[in-house]
Amino acid sequence: MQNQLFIQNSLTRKKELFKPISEPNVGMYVCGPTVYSDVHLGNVRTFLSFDIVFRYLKFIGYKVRYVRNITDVGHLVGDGDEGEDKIAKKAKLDNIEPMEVVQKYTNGFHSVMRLFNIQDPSIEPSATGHIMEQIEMIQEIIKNGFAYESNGSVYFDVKKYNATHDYGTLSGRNIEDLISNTRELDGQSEKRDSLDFALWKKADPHHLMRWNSPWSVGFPGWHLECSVMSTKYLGEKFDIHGGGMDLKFPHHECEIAQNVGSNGKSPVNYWIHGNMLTVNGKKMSKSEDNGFTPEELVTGNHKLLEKGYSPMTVRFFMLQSHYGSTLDFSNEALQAAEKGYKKLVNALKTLKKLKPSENSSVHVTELKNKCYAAMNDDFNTPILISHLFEGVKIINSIHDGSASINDENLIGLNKLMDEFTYDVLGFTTESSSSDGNVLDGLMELVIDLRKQSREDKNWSVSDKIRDQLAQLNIKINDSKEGSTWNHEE
RNA sequence: GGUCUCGUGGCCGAGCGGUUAGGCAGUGGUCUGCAAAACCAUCUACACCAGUUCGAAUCUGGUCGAGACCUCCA
Repeated sequence: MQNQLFIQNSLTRKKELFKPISEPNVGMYVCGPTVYSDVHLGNVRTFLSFDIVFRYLKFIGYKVRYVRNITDVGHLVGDGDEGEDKIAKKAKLDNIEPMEVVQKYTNGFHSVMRLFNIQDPSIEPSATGHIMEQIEMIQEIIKNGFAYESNGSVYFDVKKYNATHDYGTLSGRNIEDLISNTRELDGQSEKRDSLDFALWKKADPHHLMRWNSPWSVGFPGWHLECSVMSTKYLGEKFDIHGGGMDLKFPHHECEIAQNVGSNGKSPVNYWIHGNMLTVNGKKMSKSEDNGFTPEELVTGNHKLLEKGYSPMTVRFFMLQSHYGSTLDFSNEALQAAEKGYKKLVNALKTLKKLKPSENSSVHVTELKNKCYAAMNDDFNTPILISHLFEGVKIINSIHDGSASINDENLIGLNKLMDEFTYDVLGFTTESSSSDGNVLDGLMELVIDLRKQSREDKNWSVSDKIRDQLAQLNIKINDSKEGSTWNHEE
């Protein structure tokens, strides 16, 4: 299979043919969560987007090292530099150890990832585990003249950097605009210029998370960890860097500056940015109070939710849009996705029961090529899904007897549908219980009894069986060949 | 204010110069003891105004509207 994968590169704003630095290996870094609170659905969308990238790269034969960090220190809270560490602040509020906060929300993050069947990265490094490396990178940057110490803190000298390099290429900004638009928040700052950003911050006496450094007892700046950990695990130059759109500036811009400032190399060939999940057109975020946790989503226990939705329904809902577009949340859209997903899943079950015939009115190769083409075009999952629904139509038509399929095409169709549904899109069958055999036997008996009552035209009994099973989320489907059932979660 | 993005049918969302996107909902059939499911058929579109072109949802200019970033955020 010759795959020409094209990726929308934020750096060039063009769709480019993907060529890894060292075939067949691919290095990919994605900015992970800051573990100071529960992740909400908007966060999930980004990690899901890159789950698809990870899965598809592997699917077409690449060997991927996927690094996704855990930010457990360093994000400042409040205005400018006078804020405090987000995790330390949370620790004070909850009256627990900072690392306890980190552990709690890291665990929570992992269980959410599992809930949505988002695969683990190859390496999940944490910022606090790389303090030494961060100090070393700061020293390099200082040595190269792009950073200065001020009162125990170290700042990146953006103006000086910009004199020999372009600052702002990724986000399409120029330094003059940035200077003229700086807000009046910095006050009595230690920084030489408002654009400068911290590489190391001296800790005030109350600050809980602190480490020794050549400059002060303090903590690393909030953009540094990604530069350090991507370099450590993927090298000074690697293939893909991903993250949410909202990280493009300043976070990713600073990352590039730090890498260039320390080793002279722009680190990433392909920058990929996922777009935001919106609610009534506005970005989902904690401050807007329009976010909800996955638990609330599943139970429906939130003012924005009319009912609960299963994780796979949500996955389907998100993958029906392209990662680069905003996606607007609504109950209506979720409910439509729920039905659509069910239709797909049911067809996959039907597929397993299809019998081949001599002639084939369907040809799988063309459909298969279209599926690959969709994913090769910047991971276009909505197009892929539309093609899978073409497959659904084929499956149901064969089942209905209005189409036929031969052995070869049936094998091909099975492979195609399974691979793209489960491997590429990462859907998973939600209710696979260990006592499935008992249930199967039981249902066979029930359906047989119902069949007899139907033959006797004893409709009250047959309808009672059907209705009561429905209450247990077991749905009976009658057809010419007899009745089938499935259990819906 | 600066930079950028977007405005598609009842809803969600692809497409980005000429072909039915797709899902959900609606309508009419087929099937069924009834229903559900499924199948077949079918109705609603490209914010507005001008321009380029044989041809524009798709390109250009303008108008209006929405959003993101510029401060932590996926």
